[in-house]
Amino acid sequence: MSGPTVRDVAQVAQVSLATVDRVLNNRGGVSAKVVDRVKAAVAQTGYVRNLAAANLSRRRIYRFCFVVPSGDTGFVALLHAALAQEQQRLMEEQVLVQIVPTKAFDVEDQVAALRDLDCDAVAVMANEAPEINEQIAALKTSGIRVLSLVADLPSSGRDAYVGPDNVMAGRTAAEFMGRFTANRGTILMIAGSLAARDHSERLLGFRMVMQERYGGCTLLPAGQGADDAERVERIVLDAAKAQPLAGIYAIGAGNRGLVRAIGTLDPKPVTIVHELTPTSREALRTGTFDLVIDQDIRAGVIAAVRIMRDLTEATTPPADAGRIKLNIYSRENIQ
Amino acid sequence: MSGPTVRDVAQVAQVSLATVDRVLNNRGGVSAKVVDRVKAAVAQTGYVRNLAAANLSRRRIYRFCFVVPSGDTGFVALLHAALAQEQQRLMEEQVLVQIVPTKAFDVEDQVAALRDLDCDAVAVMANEAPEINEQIAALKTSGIRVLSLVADLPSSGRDAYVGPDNVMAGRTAAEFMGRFTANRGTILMIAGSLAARDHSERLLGFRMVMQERYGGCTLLPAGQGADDAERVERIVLDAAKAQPLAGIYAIGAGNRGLVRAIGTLDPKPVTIVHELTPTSREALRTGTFDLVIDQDIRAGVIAAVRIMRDLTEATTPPADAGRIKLNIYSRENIQ
DNA sequence: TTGTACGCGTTATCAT
DNA sequence: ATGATAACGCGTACAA
Repeated sequence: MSGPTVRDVAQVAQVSLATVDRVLNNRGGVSAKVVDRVKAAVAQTGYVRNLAAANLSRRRIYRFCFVVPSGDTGFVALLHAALAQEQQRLMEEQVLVQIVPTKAFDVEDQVAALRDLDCDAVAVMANEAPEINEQIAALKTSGIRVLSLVADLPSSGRDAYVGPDNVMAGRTAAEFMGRFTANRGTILMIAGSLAARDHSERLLGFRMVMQERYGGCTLLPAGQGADDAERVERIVLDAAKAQPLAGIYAIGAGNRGLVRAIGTLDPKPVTIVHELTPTSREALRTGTFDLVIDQDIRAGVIAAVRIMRDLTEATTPPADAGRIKLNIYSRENIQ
Repeated sequence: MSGPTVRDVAQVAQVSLATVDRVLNNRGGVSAKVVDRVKAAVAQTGYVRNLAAANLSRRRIYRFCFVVPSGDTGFVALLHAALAQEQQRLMEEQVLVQIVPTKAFDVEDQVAALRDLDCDAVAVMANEAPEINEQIAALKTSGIRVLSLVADLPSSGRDAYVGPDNVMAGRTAAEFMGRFTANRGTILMIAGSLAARDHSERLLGFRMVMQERYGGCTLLPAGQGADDAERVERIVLDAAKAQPLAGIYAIGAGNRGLVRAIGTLDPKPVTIVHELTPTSREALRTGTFDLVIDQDIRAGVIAAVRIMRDLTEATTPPADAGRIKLNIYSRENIQ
């Protein structure tokens, strides 16, 4: 009833369990002739290794860290929630995840967090800075696998990146901005910080498509809101004073300030933002925001853990395993 | 190094392993006093059950069936591909899935497929018909758990539904249709069959939002394309002869015919379709289609298996476990 | 009501 | 180079 086991393979190949194990996990020390015999037996019996038994036997515990900005609102709050939600399931699968909160935008703090890390692999969401890159290189030297989360750190030598294609995110925002504004009027773009790779990439993609296909719109220079509600609000109000705004593309956080500012504008600009948080969800519902481009951070966490497991097992993860889909939400498909 | 085990709990609680097991899986037959002692011990030691060991020990093999329409194009092809792709991973987790192909729209064939089923649970994608409902009831009587896939069968008494909210899907399509057409012009809607619940629900949702907010558009009576490319093409061409089309909402399959028809139209109508297939993907890229509303069928398959496992284990699955997200694709975020 | 002992399929440690 | 055998943590007959 149950599938074939190593015992069946051993019997067919006329060898012992230990030899089958050596071939299966290619540990070497087996004559070529026997290797072939075992492989043939595997094929013949249709053996597939039982992961549960394997994990049980070697009783390995995976220790993973998530080094992510602290914060109790917006996207990072969702990230922390997703992490918490996965904890239970992960514990049962013998993976221990430790969350190391850092100060957002504080490179020094982030480097410090990365310094004394004791684990098999780490997922890090951080700024793009030379110090960070150095520290990641040091981690890798000490045998810890590293992946970048949400914002890539391509020149750090990280083993993988888990997150969306942020250029694509920006391009998508532009496509809808062009259509919703009927290719007319002035557009305000607000990033958090252009030093954050995800933000600069989104801006890049947005500009590309607006130039390619929606030349009827005028782009203002990009504002930098530092992911801060007050600053975002100020930027919008200042820009709206100079000319009417047909559209706003908010690249980073600080959406509560955006909502406040838009409440004072007439006519209301077409507004496209990122990340489906309680704030943006409510703003969609009331019509303050027109579109939300979301990265499913829960899927991201799951993918990250899976990749970290693969990396520590030295099995190369699937090429697109880290690509998180971009979900587009309008007022009608919020869930 | 490894976490606490049942032995630790047993030792702390001063009972045997069997008693701990009885409490953990509440099988009854344990005095209240001892139950408390064990629970306290669990809390004290921080015990979490090792899933691998549990699955290994009880060596249960789950046998699930997918009764789905056959087909080598469009959405059902994606479904079959998703199923095939999951097979490997599922085998390792001790679940055997058997795919039972049926003739699309052929109720008699679908009933026959459901008749002689030997498994723990079945996921069925079928038409809404009394015979189907009866057969599902019979399955349930014989102890097989049943869930409806993609299109719900609410009056069948199925244990669960895995699929998107199709009313929401239709509403979403309308929201974008209204915006993309700037709330002007004539809209053609094409369903496959109004007897298919998913199609009628989408139509309902679409009509609701168009009436609520986009009254500037005129809706033609819904055509029925039977998910057939030729018929879909004919419907579009006939409608376009009578008046220029500002928009087309294609609810079901047959998108290759839609592409052909649109190629002859000038100006090109705003076109919104369902399911990201090779055809619709290409049409998005070339600008023939403007929006694709997709249900992630791979996520659906994964969710279905998980729910079937829960159902056969008699552990009630999470309330929203079967809700598949609707993903919106424009030419810029195809992946 | 409670406890004992064995088996699940794989890995790892010995010994040969 | 190969084999025998004892864990790993949990579930479950069976015994008491």
